[in-house]
Parts: sequence; C-alpha cells; structure tokens
Amino acid sequence: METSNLKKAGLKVTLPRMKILEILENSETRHLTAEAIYRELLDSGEEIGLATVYRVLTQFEAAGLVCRLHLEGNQAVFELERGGHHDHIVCNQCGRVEEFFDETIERRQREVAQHHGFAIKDHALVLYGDCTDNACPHRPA
Amino acid sequence: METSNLKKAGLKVTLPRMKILEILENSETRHLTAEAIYRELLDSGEEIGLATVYRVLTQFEAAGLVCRLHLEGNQAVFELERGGHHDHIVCNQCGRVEEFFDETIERRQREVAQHHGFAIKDHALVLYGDCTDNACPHRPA
DNA sequence: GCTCAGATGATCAAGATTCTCATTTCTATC
DNA sequence: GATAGAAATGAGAATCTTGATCATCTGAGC
Ligand SMILES: [Mn+2]
Ligand SMILES: [Mn+2]
Ligand SMILES: [Zn+2]
Ligand SMILES: [Zn+2]
Repeated sequence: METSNLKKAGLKVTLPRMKILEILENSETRHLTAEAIYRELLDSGEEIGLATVYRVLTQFEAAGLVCRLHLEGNQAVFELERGGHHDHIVCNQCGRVEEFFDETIERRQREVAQHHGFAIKDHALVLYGDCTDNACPHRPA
Repeated sequence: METSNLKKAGLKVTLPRMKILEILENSETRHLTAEAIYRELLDSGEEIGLATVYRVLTQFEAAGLVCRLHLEGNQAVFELERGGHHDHIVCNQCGRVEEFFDETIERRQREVAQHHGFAIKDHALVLYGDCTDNACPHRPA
C-alpha cells in the first residue's frame, strides 16, 4: 500500500497522512483544495484538523508527492504527482480543469528563457476559456 | 497630461487617482504591489489610504488601464497597460522581472485550447529561473 | 460659490494559510 | 507488549492580503 510512499519520503506514517494520501489517490477530482480534502475527511468521520491538512500538504509538496497549483481563485489546489509535468486549461464557466502537455510550448519556454539569460527552473501556465462541453452549466459561485 | 486617460475611462479625476497613475507611469519598476505604491505615496507626502490604493487599482484594472499579475508570492503586482500582451520571467534569486512575447507559444496555446474544446479567453504564463545577470545578488527576503 | 453624486479614509471584516503550544501518537528499544 | 522520546496533531490564535462599511470630503457642473 501507499505507506511506502510516505516512508520513502522520510515522513512518519501517521493516520492523517495516510488518509490525506488516500483522498488524493481516490478522489474523482484530481485537483483539490485543502478545504475540499478537509471536508472529505470530515465526511468520512475522521477528526483531522484543517491546520494538519495544510501542514501535511506542504510537507507532501516538499517531498515531491504532490504539487501545488494556483488556478485563478484564492485557494491553491493540490494534485498527486504522477511523474509527468503538465499544464492546465480551466473553464471560466464551470471550473472544469483539463490537463495538457505541449512539447513545442515547453521548448519555446526554454529558448525564450535562455535568450533572456535565465536558467529556467520552473514555469506556471494556465489557459482560461469557455469549455464547449454540452454538460457545462454556468458556474454557481 | 494623463488625466485624459482617467476621463476616457469614465473615472472622475481625483488626486489619489492621479498620484497613483503617476507612480505607475514614473516608477523605475514596472511591476508594483499595492503596498509598494502605497509606500511611494507616503514617501512623497501624500495622505492616501491603503484601501484607496486597492480600490483604485481594481478600478484601473476594470477600466483596462492596468493589469494585475500573480508572480509567485502572496501579493498581486500591477503594471500599466501599454497595449501589447506579454508574459513574464522572474528570477528566483533577485526577483527581477523580464517581459517577453513569443508568437509560437501564443499560437500553440490557441491550438491546444481548441483541441480540447475550449474557446480560450486568457492565459497566465510565468517562467521562473535564475538570472545570470552579474548584478544578481541573492534576494534578501 | 453651491450642490450632490461619487470618492476617500479609518476602521473593521473576511478568507486563506501559518504559528503556538499543550496533548497525543509513532517508532525504536527493552 | 510495555516504555520513552521525538515527532505530529488539533484547537485556536495570529498573520497577511484584500475587500466592505460608513461617515466625511471633494470635484464637476451650474
Ligand atoms: Mn494537473
Ligand atoms: Mn509586464
Ligand atoms: Zn465548462
Ligand atoms: Zn536575478
């Protein structure tokens, strides 16, 4: 089971950490806010504090288990690190998040950075638009 | 002078708005936080409240006079709208911000979005790296 | 100069995230 | 399996950024 991931990351195997990892692995939504994870914990009867959720997520991020994204909105979202880098498209109407990877964009980013004398380490790219999905109602809030 | 910009935007010409616009136009740093603008106002002896700075910047943004960016950090930064869209490279060490525009990246973004069934409206792209500028000390805080 | 819609400033408030610290839980050891 | 020490947790306070309230002030038109 997944406790090996925790041990590998040098993190003590505790109940909150296991539960949070479980939610990240099994939730139908790949991109979750800390509060969404917290609510799922409450719903499944776990007595885990919100501060712990934030703390654990930050540790998971430092350990490379999850990555943190800022997708226009005040809350950060977290997703399990699954090896490959990717960027995101967000629907302005329904909030749906799609993932993509485009080698041309990645290469041009490296070239642009080099051209400006930067050793590029990371980047954040988010596209915003309206998804033409037939199941896209306007976002409630 | 610049009061015409305010009038054009349908905003009453007031002292705080003029001073803030002036700072955005004349500051050596193109990308300023609300607090940085507030401090410049204080330094030049103006008695303008921080709430007004935030309010005015939000109005300027709505009027298309400035745009608001989130460049890794808790504070948003604002810059004068000068017509052309561009993206940013930020130095992890000294915080220097460079601007760039790459038509290939722009085009691929449109293509990727279309491919995923999105009508793209906007995007946020920030590259992070170490600038090899000889005048780049490690950032103090 | 006068009027009043609109703008300002002081303060309070909200939302997200982190910090503090007493208490609890792992892990290692016996 | 019991025990001790280190690390983790939970409750709540604290912080930081930004927006809201509301009484007061100011600018544009007359
Ligand atoms: Mn993703
Ligand atoms: Mn810029
Ligand atoms: Zn949608
Ligand atoms: Zn630098």
